[in-house]
Amino acid sequence: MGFAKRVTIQDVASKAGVSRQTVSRVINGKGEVSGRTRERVLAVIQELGYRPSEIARSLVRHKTNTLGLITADFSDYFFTQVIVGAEAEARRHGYFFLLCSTERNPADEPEYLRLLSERQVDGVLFARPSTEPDSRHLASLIRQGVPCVCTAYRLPGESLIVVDVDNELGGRLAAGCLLRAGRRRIGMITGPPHWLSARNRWRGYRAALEEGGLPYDEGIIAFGDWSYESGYAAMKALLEEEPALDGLFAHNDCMAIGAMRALAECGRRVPDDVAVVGFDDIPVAAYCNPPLSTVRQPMRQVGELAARLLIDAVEGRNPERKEVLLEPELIVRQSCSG
Amino acid sequence: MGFAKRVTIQDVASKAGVSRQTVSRVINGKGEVSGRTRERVLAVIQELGYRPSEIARSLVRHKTNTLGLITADFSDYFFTQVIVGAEAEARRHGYFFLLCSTERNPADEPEYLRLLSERQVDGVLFARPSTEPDSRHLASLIRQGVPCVCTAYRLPGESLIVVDVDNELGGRLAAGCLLRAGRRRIGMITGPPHWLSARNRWRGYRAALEEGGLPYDEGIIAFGDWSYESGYAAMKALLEEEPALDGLFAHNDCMAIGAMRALAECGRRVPDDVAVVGFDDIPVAAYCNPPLSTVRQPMRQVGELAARLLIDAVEGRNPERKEVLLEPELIVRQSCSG
DNA sequence: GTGAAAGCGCTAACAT
DNA sequence: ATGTTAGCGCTTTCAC
Repeated sequence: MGFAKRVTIQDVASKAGVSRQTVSRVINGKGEVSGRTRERVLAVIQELGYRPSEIARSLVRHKTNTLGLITADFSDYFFTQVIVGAEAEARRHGYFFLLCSTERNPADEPEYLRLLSERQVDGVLFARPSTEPDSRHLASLIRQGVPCVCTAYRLPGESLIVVDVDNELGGRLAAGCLLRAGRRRIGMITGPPHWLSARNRWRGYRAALEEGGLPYDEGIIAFGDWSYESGYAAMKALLEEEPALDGLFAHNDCMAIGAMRALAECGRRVPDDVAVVGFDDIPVAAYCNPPLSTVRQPMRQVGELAARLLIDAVEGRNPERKEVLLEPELIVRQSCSG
Repeated sequence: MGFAKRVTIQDVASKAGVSRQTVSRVINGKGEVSGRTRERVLAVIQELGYRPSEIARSLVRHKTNTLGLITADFSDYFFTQVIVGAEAEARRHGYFFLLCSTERNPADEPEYLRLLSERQVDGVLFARPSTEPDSRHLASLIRQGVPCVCTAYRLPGESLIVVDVDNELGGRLAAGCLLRAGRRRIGMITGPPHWLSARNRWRGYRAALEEGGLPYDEGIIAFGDWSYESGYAAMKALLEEEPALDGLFAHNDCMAIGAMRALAECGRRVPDDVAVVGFDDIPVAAYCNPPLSTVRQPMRQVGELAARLLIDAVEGRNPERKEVLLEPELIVRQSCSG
């Protein structure tokens, strides 16, 4: 970018009649510089429009102020918002993210990590699901001493910094809402069970049901893959299995909306016949027909906190906690007013 | 990242008993190297796990293989998909994107551009709306010789590479669908008129109406800001203004969905009383109640093409065209089956 | 075919 | 308070 006739620190030094170091000191505010020299140098910098080269700095400082951002699915509201929060936080601390989108192909990840290593990123933020069957490359990264932070993930045995939402509590909140609405046959559409978040929401649901005196029945649990389509299909299957269903907890809003579509097609009214609660509070949730009750996750906060913990680790400040769980919140709308 | 005990080209050279240059030649495939030396060097590289430092390379080559990505709103499906496409294409060519999210605050952009300049990015992709009142910094960037590509944008007078969708055609498609469904009072909810895309969709709508023999009536046009909320409010206003409305074109799916919510609340059936067509084909469109007819934009392709043109410019290949328009496609669903 | 010298733009360590 | 020396890790002349 403007490399051709780029102004260097030497140009500034010459024009100001000082050495490069003095200019460097002025720029970095380190070491003593007399008021007058500083003024003069600053004036020349201004005049020449000098901007220090981050590349040269990175080389000599062994620090790039750049972080890797591994993402998988930009259509997932949760991770998208995490990214927004993380980017904002990183920027406040003078860091940039290098974007790496594995886009549903986890096999790309090791190669990305290699490229990030060549670029000497200071740390890596994983804003993607935890489905990685082969996480050796991540473990190896951590052992190399590269700071890593994950969201919605756990790595058994490794000391990985994790920021996540309390999904078990979220499951409880959802099921509780349906119970308070007087529902007695509460089905569930789960996310894929190899997702930790799905397993934890499931646990919360089960606990709430049992505390509410309802039997836990795996016959009214169906599996989805987070998509609208899968929620639609799962709902159709559930209705066939158990026509008396009067409540539904879907592990995300997309599946809940797909399920409501299926309910509409089968002539079931929401919430009169079947009350529905989702998870995420995506923007469209408030504008569904009927508006969707759901469990809101503080996604931006997850991103901000993840970035801060990562930067802390990069800068050598040991985080007080290795694992942080943020609290979700129940949002009551028409689809289940319990 | 592993800076501490990083293996350098010198380490490889020493261990292989050659000079650094020879190693460099092997890595870059430039210059003649004897078969045996090459083998030996390669073996040592493998053994030591050597990876060249991109930082050092960038410094000496005056090229970072890094691009800036200016984004504004991650909740906007259009731009999100553009980013996904652009990232995939960049990666194929060995480039990374540095993420810059101005997040609805365009005032941050000049500062971002300054930081990107310090990091000597090879070019900048603007994946954000065109609402910038002060585009001097962009113009100055272009004059500095930094390759720039925009999506959904025009910069009057500047020779900026632009990739976009044919929005006028999109407006025609939407209005045409409503006309074929036999609608005679077709209202519109537009995006903000300072968006070029909104103005062009508007033109397409107007042209289609006039060709269809319908009067063009600004009394049945309302303004939104792309959000669900604004579509909802605009629809309520339109119904008050013109209860006989029997068709609606909303400039994006979010506003269309907001409008359908308003219609439901006012006891209007979709499509029987009012047929609705949106724009974008966001994933939820197929799962609305009723499923939403809409105009699909090839967003990923926009991103891929934008990245390719940017990289072409960075590498000195002059693009054949400065402006590319991709074609949108009508998707017919229940909300308007014309 | 290979090596030596020079330098990218900057900062750190030691001078003065 | 300021300058000098020595690199960071790599590629690019230009020798041989």
